[in-house]
Amino acid sequence: MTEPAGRARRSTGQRILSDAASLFRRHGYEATTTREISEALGIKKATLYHHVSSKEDLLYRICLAALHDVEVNAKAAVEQAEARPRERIRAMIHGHTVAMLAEVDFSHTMLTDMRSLSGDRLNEVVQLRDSYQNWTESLVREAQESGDLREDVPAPHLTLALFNLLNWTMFWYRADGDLAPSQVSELLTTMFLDGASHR
Amino acid sequence: MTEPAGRARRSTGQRILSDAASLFRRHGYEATTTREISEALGIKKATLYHHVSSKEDLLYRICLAALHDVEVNAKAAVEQAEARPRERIRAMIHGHTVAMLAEVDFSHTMLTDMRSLSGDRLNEVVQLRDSYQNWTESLVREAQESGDLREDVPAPHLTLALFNLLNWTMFWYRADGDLAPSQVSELLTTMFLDGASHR
DNA sequence: GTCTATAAATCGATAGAC
DNA sequence: GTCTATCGATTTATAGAC
Repeated sequence: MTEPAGRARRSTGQRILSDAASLFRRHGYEATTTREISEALGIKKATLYHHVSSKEDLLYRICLAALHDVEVNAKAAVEQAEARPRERIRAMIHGHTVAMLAEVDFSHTMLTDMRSLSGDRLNEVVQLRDSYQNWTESLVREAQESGDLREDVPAPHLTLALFNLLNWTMFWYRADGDLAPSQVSELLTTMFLDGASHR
Repeated sequence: MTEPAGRARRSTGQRILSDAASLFRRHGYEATTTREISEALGIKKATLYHHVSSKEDLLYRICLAALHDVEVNAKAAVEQAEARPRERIRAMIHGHTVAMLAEVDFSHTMLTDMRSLSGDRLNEVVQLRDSYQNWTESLVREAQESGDLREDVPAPHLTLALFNLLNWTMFWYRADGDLAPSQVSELLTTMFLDGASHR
């Protein structure tokens, strides 16, 4: 361990992704230049190309990291949850939300700038996203079959509504706002399961 | 009337906005060039500048049109609805959703590329959006006071959840998909009011 | 791993004729 | 309203020294 006192220092590779994701979130992938990224890192533009092969490769890695983080966290939360399907849904929403909000720059970039990828990189990221959504849909279907969720709305539609609730949160969440991540998770869970009606 | 047989031909100004919005939706504002826009219109790049003062001006007008359409439609629907607050919420969701999906290119561009505006243009668009969201929040609060909506979640939070449901729909809606706009509206209304739990 | 220097292409926007 | 021609700035990316 050669890192300075106490906590591990993030590798250069990690810092490049974080700084780029921060810029991408603020100005968008297309509007951000490689010069801005390297300036934020305190290196010259040419040096950046020693670490990544292209600007698009940078976006690609950010998308992979964002999807990986959320998926791993959501699945771990579900594994640890009680067996009842309703509780597994709660755990999924909590794990997803907390992971997503812990890396807002990554998730925001993935959700809004994924379309700037092309070819194989785009295909891979889209497939990862779809497979995670399919896993979520199976969770929803399982909860319908157990009687925890309503069956008059098809599982794919319930799942679309769930991702509506989860994904748009990126656009208004503020780390310094009045809602902590677990409060956001609680809000989304309440709304997905019970809705806004008085009862 | 000098338009060709039957229906009115859209003005050049309208066609420029539609074609640009279509490209912006597909590739993003920043990634779309003025050359691509003029080619889609069948005119030369320089001619485009006879109709709009800049590329950003084009985005600005698209955002204004998108916000105007949805707001006018939602408010008209609420005016015509029954007096009961719960029915006014239903009407808002329906009017909003149908207008939004009728002009997907405009709404999608407004929601994702608004951040590329700057200065006064950005301020004006943000203010229009905020004032519409405030109007919606007052609708929610009214429904809480009448006992139609739950009061254990603050009105601003219920409103955030509502816009989560409304806004992310842009990203998966397909005009040729299995859900017609009014079915989407029905899904979102059910989810907002009643949630996914079995009862 | 970091630098200076530069290539090669493309961008938004304008000038000015018709 | 539409065109041809072009300007000036900026972009991603590479070459090659240290």
